[in-house]
Amino acid sequence: MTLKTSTPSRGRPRDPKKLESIVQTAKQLFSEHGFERISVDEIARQAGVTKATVYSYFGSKEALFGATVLHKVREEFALGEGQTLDPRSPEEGLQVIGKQFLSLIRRDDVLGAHRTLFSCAGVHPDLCEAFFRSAPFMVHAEVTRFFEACIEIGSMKNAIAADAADQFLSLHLGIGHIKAMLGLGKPDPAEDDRLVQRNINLIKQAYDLKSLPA
Amino acid sequence: MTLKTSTPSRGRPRDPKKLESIVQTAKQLFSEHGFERISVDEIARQAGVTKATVYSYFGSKEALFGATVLHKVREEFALGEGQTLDPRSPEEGLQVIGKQFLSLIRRDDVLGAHRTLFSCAGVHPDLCEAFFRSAPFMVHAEVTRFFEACIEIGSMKNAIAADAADQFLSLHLGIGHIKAMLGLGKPDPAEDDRLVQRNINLIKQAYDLKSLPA
DNA sequence: ATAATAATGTACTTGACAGTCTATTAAATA
DNA sequence: TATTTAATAGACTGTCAAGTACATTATTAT
Repeated sequence: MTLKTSTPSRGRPRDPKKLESIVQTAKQLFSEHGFERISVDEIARQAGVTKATVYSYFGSKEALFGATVLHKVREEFALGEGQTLDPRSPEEGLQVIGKQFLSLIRRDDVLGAHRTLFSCAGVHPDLCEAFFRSAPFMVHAEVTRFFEACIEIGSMKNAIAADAADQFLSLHLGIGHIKAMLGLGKPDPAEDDRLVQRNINLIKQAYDLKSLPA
Repeated sequence: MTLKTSTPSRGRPRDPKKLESIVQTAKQLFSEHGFERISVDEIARQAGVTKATVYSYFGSKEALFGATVLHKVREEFALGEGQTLDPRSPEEGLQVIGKQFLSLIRRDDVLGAHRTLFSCAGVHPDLCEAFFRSAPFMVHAEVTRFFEACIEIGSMKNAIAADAADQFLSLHLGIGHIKAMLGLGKPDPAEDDRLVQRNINLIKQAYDLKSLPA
């Protein structure tokens, strides 16, 4: 761990820009190439800093990895930023959620983060746990809350909110997402829109989604 | 590449057991730990062979990786082995497909293969392509054929077979699968059965699945 | 048997990379 | 301005792994 955050009164103070640069660079390179394929030298080089500086902030490559790969994931994976979803129009809500979720999981950095975290499954269980709680779980919880509201006011029927949320989200993780995770083919916005619509229709039929008057 | 398959008439012949041992060991270790975390020395050691022997079959670590990680995936990922699914009972068919698919994607070696392949997304595009065609794509195609048969005889309605297949399969790739990919939590057969049933119900309602008389 | 051929084993070379050491430089107080 | 404290730079070290070279051993054809 060994991250020195204290700013002592005497002596040369830390340059906050350097820390920021290290974190940003490391995050990007780890996500893009994975833990083992990136050297600390390379991170330092691209961050415009030397390795000693990196090691003065982070005591080891693992510590750097842990501290940076989870840096602000929660914010980056946030779905409904500012969006107020109206449970009286569940279909519209799902439009928003579906499109946002899909563009989220099509992003290169998000795909990279998943690849990188998956690849350290047995090796860094704590990191995987932290990632899970701050990314997939948060998104799921957010959608669950929306469905709870829908069920509450009766715009959705015969559903368990958490199950339906899992279903709606997972519907976007099929063949297309596997291709994306494997780095095959580029995202096709038109196809993705169709995907969202297809999945909304499924949920709509099964859970009897209805718009209610204001 | 440099895999010498020819068995010349003169000289010491290859020991087929050694090749088999190398391939098996490499496949297991690569799937379990990933490409970068496993050394050729380790593979050779566990295969009961020396590195020179490995290099006499495979010219490089990459060649070994490519040749072994895809070794018989098609067979291993096969879904309906011998099962004859009756499109007149679509719900039963989906029971079989869902359970088999779920136990497939819960297997450690299958999870490992996905992690390993995902992690070499940009690095070995050809491998990723080959994997995609022989595993996820094949499974999808298999389910698509079943749905086509259902649509044909009228036990399923308002569906595009390929879309519905993607939907049904992807429904099993939600939170639970992400946890598994991250190495968190152990598989829970009871929970998994519930998951399959939940997903069948969704498809059943949306596509009006009906059992037809024989 | 013996020569020919090729697989296997041992030891080596090379390079890369994690992590450290020491000197220098920048800032902040007195 | 002098002194102190710590950040930074660049060179250095030790380890580990990929790939190679050469010696040896096993097998087949003559």
